[in-house]
Amino acid sequence: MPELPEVEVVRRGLTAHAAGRRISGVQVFHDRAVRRHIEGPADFQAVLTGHRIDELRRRGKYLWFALDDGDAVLAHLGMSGQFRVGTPGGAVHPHLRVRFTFDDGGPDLDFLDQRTFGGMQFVPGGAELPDPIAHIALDPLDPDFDRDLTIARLRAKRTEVKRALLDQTVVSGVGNIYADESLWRVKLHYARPTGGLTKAVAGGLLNAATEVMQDALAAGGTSFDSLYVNVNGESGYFDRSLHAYGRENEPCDRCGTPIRRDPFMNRSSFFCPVCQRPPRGR
DNA sequence: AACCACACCTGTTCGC
DNA sequence: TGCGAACAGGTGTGGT
Repeated sequence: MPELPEVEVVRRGLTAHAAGRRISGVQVFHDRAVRRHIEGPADFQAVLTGHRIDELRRRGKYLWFALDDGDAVLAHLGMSGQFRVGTPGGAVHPHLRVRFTFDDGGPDLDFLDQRTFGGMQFVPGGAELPDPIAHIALDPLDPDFDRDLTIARLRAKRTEVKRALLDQTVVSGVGNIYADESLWRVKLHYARPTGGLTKAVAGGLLNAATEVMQDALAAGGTSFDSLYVNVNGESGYFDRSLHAYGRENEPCDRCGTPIRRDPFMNRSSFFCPVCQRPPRGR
């Protein structure tokens, strides 16, 4: 699933293959891909045509095209979104949702999305920071990331630690995979109350999240299934480095105890029942 | 105000 | 063999 490292891989790919190019046409193949653009698919196509893509930016799991006149195209990959660079007028894949063509006659840019949780919207004046994501916290790889502020936010929450870690208004970019990996690294159970965390433990958790995402980025991202790929359709290989996520019944790399999977927030939490002891009362 | 459950999707895997 | 259920899960919304 695309979390921060995977989105950053895509951002870099788009920087190499889309930045500096002028859009000559936009085709929307599935309206749901632009559902956040309230003016509708036809307007989305019309308003983008003729603009040059200056820069690709990212905050957490969101990325956006900064356009030449200060506007932006804000994109989220959702569960299964992919940007792919391909031959002009190439085959229409069944999951193709949006296709951009450019006035240089070079490769088209395709947005594919099997599960249609992802999408794009045009944001006037959004080049610096699109309004719809102003509420999203800075991510740990942002040069302006404020570690002390984030520690304070974590400890101020009255909830379970994994819920706080997944809350994009506390810290952005962390999803289910890297949340489980971070918690495993610092030996914290997902249900530990945030209010009981010391500054040192909360800071250690943030360090772990930062490190695991940096490591994943260096490996080109995680491809747990074939849904996540870079702009050339290639998978990263960080899944070989996972210690908890997806490893139910496999031995913990620290103590050998079989990794457990618990239902959590309509998804799963993978953890070592010995290294990551549950809080009292569970 | 803060927190939480749920809807939104579809392709694949699992159990009966 | 075939079919329905379960599963994957990020985000916005509406309810408590």
